[in-house]
Amino acid sequence: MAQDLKDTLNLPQTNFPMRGNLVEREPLRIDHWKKIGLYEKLQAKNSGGESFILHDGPPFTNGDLHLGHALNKTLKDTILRYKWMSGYNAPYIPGWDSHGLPIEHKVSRELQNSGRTDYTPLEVRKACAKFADKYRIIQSEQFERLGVTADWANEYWTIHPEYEAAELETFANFVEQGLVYRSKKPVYWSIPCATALAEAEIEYKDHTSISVFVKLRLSDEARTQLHLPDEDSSILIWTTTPWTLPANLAVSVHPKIEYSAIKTNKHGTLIVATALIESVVAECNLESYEIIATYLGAELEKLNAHHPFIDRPSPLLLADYVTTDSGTGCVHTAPGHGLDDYITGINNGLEVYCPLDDEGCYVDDGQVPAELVGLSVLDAGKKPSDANLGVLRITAANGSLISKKKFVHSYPHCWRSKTPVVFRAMDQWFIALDKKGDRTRALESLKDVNFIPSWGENRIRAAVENRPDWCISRQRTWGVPIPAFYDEDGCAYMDASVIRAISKKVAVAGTDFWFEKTAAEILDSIPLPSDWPSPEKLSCGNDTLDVWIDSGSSHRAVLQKRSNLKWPADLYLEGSDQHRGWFQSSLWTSVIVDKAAPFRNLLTHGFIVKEDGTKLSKSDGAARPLNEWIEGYGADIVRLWICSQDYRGDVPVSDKIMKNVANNYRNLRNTLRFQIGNLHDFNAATDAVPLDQLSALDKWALNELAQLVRKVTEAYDLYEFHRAFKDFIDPFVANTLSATYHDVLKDRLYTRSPSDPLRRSSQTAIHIIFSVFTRLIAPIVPFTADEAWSYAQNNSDFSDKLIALADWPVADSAWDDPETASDITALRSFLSTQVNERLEGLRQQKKIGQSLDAKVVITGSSRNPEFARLQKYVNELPELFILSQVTLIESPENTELNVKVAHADGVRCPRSWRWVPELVKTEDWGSVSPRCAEILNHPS
RNA sequence: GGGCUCUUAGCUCAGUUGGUUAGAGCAUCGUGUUGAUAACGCGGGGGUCGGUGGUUCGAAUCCACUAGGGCCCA
Repeated sequence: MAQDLKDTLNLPQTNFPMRGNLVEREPLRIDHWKKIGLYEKLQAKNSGGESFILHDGPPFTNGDLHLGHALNKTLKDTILRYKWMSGYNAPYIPGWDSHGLPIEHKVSRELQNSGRTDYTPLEVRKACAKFADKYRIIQSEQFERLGVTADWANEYWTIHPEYEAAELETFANFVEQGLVYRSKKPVYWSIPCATALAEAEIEYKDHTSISVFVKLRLSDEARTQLHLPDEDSSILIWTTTPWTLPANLAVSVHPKIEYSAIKTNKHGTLIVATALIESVVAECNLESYEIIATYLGAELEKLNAHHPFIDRPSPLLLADYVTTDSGTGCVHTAPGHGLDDYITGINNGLEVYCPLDDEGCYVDDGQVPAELVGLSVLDAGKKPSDANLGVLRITAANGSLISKKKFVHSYPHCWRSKTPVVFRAMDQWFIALDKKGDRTRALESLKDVNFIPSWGENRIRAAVENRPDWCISRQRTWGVPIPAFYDEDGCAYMDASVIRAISKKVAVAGTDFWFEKTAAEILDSIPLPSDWPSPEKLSCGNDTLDVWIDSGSSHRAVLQKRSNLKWPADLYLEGSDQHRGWFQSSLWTSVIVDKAAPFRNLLTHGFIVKEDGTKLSKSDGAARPLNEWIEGYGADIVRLWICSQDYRGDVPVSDKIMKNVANNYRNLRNTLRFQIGNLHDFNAATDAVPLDQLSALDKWALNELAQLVRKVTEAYDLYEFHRAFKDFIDPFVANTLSATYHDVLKDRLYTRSPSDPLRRSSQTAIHIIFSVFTRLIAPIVPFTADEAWSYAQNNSDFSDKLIALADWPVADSAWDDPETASDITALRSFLSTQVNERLEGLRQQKKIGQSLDAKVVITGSSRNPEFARLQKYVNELPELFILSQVTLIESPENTELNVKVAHADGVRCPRSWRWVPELVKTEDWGSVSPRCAEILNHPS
């Protein structure tokens, strides 16, 4: 019997699955979108709309995607989906960055492991290109699986010939402005391989060096200034690379460290850091000493010492990197042989001096002592190099060597030859940043940029202010060649018009041709400046451009070159590390050539970290590839996770966190399912109730919806997706709909006649809510929103009308009914604060089960506004409270409300489960409540 | 070591110009329902707002210092 009665109800009907099964079903939806041509349709639909250009920062194509990529591209895709629905003409061209050391290094190792070692640069480049292409394809597939919608067929790629050509055009502009110059800078140098190395090509191994203490005699002026009468007064330095002493140009001290002059009986007066006196005395066997003066490092600045064995001064300079961890606190400084030394040298106008040839032997430059010329600096196995021995001989002979010892420490070695590397200054290409006021202009241009979050401006500003001239040359093979030519004397030739002509050839042939042709062939039919030698006498340079020039040129190579795009971009969106990376390199290229910033808005996100807030390491489970996360949870869960986190800071991830998100998702999904199921017999065209005739509860729901639309839209406009979801969408689902609206509605929807005006009123509201709400979540969970959209149309998985092609919802002012809404909200609040707890008491006492088993009696005075409100809605209260009876008793003297709950009176209707005074007999269904009897007897 | 930044319940987030017992969702515990059912409802427990010291009648909110995390430099 009960079973039969259940069949008389209007229960929800839908094929929309309760469980998403996202892992299996999402790929089918991607195929469906492709078949329909979603991206193309979006472009066509919005072609007349306002333009919005999000310029994609190109990921590096050297491996599988991880969650960091997902964070970045999901934010972009979410923004674009919102913009597309809002009618913006927003082409999205994904980019790929492929030149550079990580790929070259990996490929070189693979080639080396294959046995052959004599690969030509061209062969290495071909292998790199193949490697890069493989991962470009893999990455684009993985991005698509995430739901990223883009113009995948027309991507930009830093190794495309036309891209390289545009990059060289940009470079030509630098040259034309006279910003490109040549200067020395120290790089890691492998002597056996005769090549420069990058940090990644360095292996650290223990190495036995000779450490020496060497004194540099102070000048007379210095002694006077320091009040040191002893003519044999020196500053004492310590180094583990004696061979760099011929290149010594200065001694660095820390401005805030205290130094002492100590009088010794063997070596005169020596200046060392006070904190290191004891260890120096022990290391150098000084036996006895006496401190005769102390100075702050800053007091030593610009005083002169003499080079220990070459006739030139070695000034005392200040440097912040000096420590008292070891040595003497006075640091031997050779700008040609160390990066710190180089910077100190540049800051103080010293020459970047490096008297070494490619074989690592001292050259005869008139300064290097004759007995050192030609000696190699490379240590042969455990034996010290000839250069080291030579320097020891000289310093021992002239008395400047105080002590020498074997010293074992971790030292950089060449990954290929396994030999110790040396730091050696080489000619490099630089871009002058201050020569034409570009730094000032760059800083000025940032004022026109909107930063999200706002502190992003400080970061990029600091990066721009502090960066030295841009060193743009790399001694690498896998990159865009620096279009420089050299004559037999090593003199460089570079010219803007020549570069432009070469760029035209590159546009056709790609930059490989630089590596397969001679200078004469490359320059064939290109007019040369009059002061150039004939092409036959020139050779091509081997350097390539810093890869930051590659990606930093993208706004010129892409935004300015493609007719459907615009410069500057409306938005750049990358991780916060790009303040010093792509944001900055793009800013410089743009400011130098185009005199303005290439972006109007700059949005940055943080990094993925573990749940405890510490960084992910490769061995952490959370660091697994993106695909494994998607295979475990589905793309929509991953996307929802991203959009529920405040990306401005670090973004924590763990399976616990992802499961938490999956729970929120289930609630969301079932709420959609409830709505779809209850609209199965609703035809808006014929069944809809005019908005002004909706029941109070439905008016309340629409009023809530209107607010939701406004708040969510505002949050999207600010790119605050986590607020859109956590502050508005999720509470709307959990509270407004699931716990309140839907729960109350069940009685109406299920037990009333299908065409009952109250039921139609609610269906009208649900219909609107569903239509609006699914669109609000579509940018965040595009798969689920589209799936629900489809089921609502045809009760099946796919439909031709994609939600992504729908318009962004706008709150209809007809939905606003603040008065009714505040009444309903107050009544529900009364229920939860005054009634529910009492009902729970009854339930614990086993007096009632579901709330329909109960009644509430409220005594109060109509002078009390709360009681008055209850009276106003007295007829709706049982439904609104989901109780069988609500009785209001007017009692003028009661200013406080008195609330009593008890089991409901009468008998339980087996159909509606409501308790009524008495049941009515029906012919086919037994006894039911009068309302149910009416429905059963007169089915509509 | 420097620049920027973050720190509110087990987890993810709100907390408006400083103002009553600091909120939400999820998780957890208890419970109801079995007509959203591998779903939904109701109730409970859970936070000295990283710490310390100030300003104030009053601070999660302002100031100083400090601890720990992150990115970028060195």
